[in-house]
Amino acid sequence: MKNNIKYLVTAALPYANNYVHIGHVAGAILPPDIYVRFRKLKNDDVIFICGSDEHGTAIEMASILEKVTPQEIIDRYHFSNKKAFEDLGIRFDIFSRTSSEIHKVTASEFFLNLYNKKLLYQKTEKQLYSEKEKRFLADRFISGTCPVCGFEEARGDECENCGSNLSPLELINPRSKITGDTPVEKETTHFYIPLADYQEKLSEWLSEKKNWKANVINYCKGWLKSGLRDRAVTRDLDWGVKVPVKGNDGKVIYVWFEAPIGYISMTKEFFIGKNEPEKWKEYWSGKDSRLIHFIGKDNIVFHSIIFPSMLMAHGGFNLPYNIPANEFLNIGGRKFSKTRGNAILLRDIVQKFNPDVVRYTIASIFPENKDSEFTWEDLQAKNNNELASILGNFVNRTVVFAKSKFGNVIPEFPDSGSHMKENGILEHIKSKADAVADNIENFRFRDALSEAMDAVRSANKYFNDSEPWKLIKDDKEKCSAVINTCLEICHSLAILFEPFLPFTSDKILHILDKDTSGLKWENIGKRVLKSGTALGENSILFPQIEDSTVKELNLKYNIGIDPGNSPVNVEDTNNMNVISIEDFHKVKLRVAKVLKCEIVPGSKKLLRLKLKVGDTEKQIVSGISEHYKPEEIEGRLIIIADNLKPSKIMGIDSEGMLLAAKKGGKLKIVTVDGDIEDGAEVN
RNA sequence: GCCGGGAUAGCUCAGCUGGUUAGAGCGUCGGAAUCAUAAUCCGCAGGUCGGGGGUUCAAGUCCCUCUCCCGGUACCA
Repeated sequence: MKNNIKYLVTAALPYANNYVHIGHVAGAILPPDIYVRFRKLKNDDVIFICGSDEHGTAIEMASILEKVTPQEIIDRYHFSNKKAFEDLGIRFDIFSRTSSEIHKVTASEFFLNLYNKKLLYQKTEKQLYSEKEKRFLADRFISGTCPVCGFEEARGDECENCGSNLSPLELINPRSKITGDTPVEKETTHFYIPLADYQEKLSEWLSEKKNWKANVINYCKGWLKSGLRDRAVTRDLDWGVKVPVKGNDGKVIYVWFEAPIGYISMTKEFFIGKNEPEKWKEYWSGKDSRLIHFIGKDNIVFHSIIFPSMLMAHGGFNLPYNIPANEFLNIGGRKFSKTRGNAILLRDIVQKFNPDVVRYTIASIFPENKDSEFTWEDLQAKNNNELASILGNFVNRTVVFAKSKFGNVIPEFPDSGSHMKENGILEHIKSKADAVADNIENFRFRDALSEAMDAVRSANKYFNDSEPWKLIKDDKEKCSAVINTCLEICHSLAILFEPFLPFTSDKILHILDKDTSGLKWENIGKRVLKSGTALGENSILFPQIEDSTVKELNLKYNIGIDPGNSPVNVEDTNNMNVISIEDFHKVKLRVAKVLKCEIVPGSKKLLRLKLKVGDTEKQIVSGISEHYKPEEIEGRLIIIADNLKPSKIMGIDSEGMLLAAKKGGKLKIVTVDGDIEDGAEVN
């Protein structure tokens, strides 16, 4: 049933200084894709907007550190992320970027609108300025000695040693992180938006939002309660949208102000591409239009407080209808972290697995109410026990049956006879679809998915209870009705699962030799197939995922290594924690002689080493076979951590760890300078 | 320090304004079936709902307190 509402759905703009990981996907990308796909199946008027957020200090910093242009940085991540989203089946109507011309114009106009209405004011402040680089230094470009604890590598915004929040001006001996020179204090003038002016209107507006998620409302209340502070909307930086007011050279619009305007400019761009350059206004200003922002919880303030304030200040735009923010997806009990090497990048995971398996796994653990936990074991279990066993198997057993017993065509559904059960199961699938729809409309995607899976369970039950393998022997007509119905169910499932598993949905249609003309939500539970149609080639929808794959991935992503037991917990290679000599002595390093070395069969990079350490022999498993052949290591002296807690890697005991130096894909094992007896202590 | 959120079966999580024997999926175990990727279906078992105290006829659900985890934010400088 089509309604008159226009849905303008946005996904949080990924920042183009990194590859997106599955945490982003779980928080802000996949939920809207499911939502939008569902709306489209219902023939609702919906558009799905996203793109890269490409300005700001972090990108400029990255470009300086890598000695490339900012353009190279953003191109790298923009195109890679775009491709990764496509591979996952995320179907944006547009995935653009904030470096586009239309965005710069739109953001400038927005800024000028506020400026001309005198809704911004200017204020002069002291900031640190590097005379050598001829630029003001952003907080994160500065390090210095912490005035609180004396830590010498404190950052401009906070001290990682004592946790104090700092302003760069407080640092003792501040220096530029780029050149190392000492900056000076210099005055600079910036535009500010007085957010407090919008506090009352915001409170009023938010108090009407009865159906928003509690976590979002709570968050907003907290901010409003403590009072909104004015925020600078410009800053001294090269990389960004220039401030469109004379006398502001070297200043750009602050990225927090400019980026959300990207939603607007990208909508414009989308309709320009469709030759309807004015139509974007219907979505942003129309009476029956609903703006829905899908974001992660880190973005709640911007979307529920700051951007709405901006929209109020500007006027003429709808405020967000809903902001179904998700919490965070963790891995191994910890947050995704680049430095720990445990971030699972979208580009990697879609290469390794069927994207629908990734979609299913993530959707089933969406952090809708609280942070949730991703494990590879989970992905394997969801694939093997749910997708393969329940869904894949239902389709397969039905199709294989039709092929072998009905000559590879869709058998007839006879007019005669009673078909209570046959019609009943289709009605039941339909009622499940209603439950799925209700859940999706209310942003309860996990529940929606589990309802959909329930529909397949009942389909399997129908198959079992009908016992077609018996009917084929003594009541072929009834059997025909059953298998026909099961194939119809397959078609219904293709629709029902399309929002979650679009690739699988497609495959099922192929197997049924059906085009997408019937792919409408209203067709769920209806009989739409033509009997006599030859079935397409059947394929296994979800091949099993082996244990060895899971172990390999756990190793690769450093999962399962107990952080509490490691004596030295290195948080960040740039900023190493200081440890005592006692801490160091906890690690017993010894020289070991490699007696025998062999590749661990089935592994990607594991070697099994038999070692002689003084009087004892031990075995370790090490992930270095991409760098060393077994014969290169045999007979050599290496250094091992001797008293490491033993562990099993791919079922093989490992009683230590060899030392190796690693940088940028290169790896060299640590050895000794000359000959010495194995077992010798290293310190 | 202060504010907010979290701690529920082996695992991942639901439990709205307090109300009959605390739920689901997966896993485990038992049974049925054999068309199907040994895939299905049915059933049993599993929790003193982080600890302690309180309010109430009744608390996972409200109040107090403690422990641990995660966010946000202030000051001392």
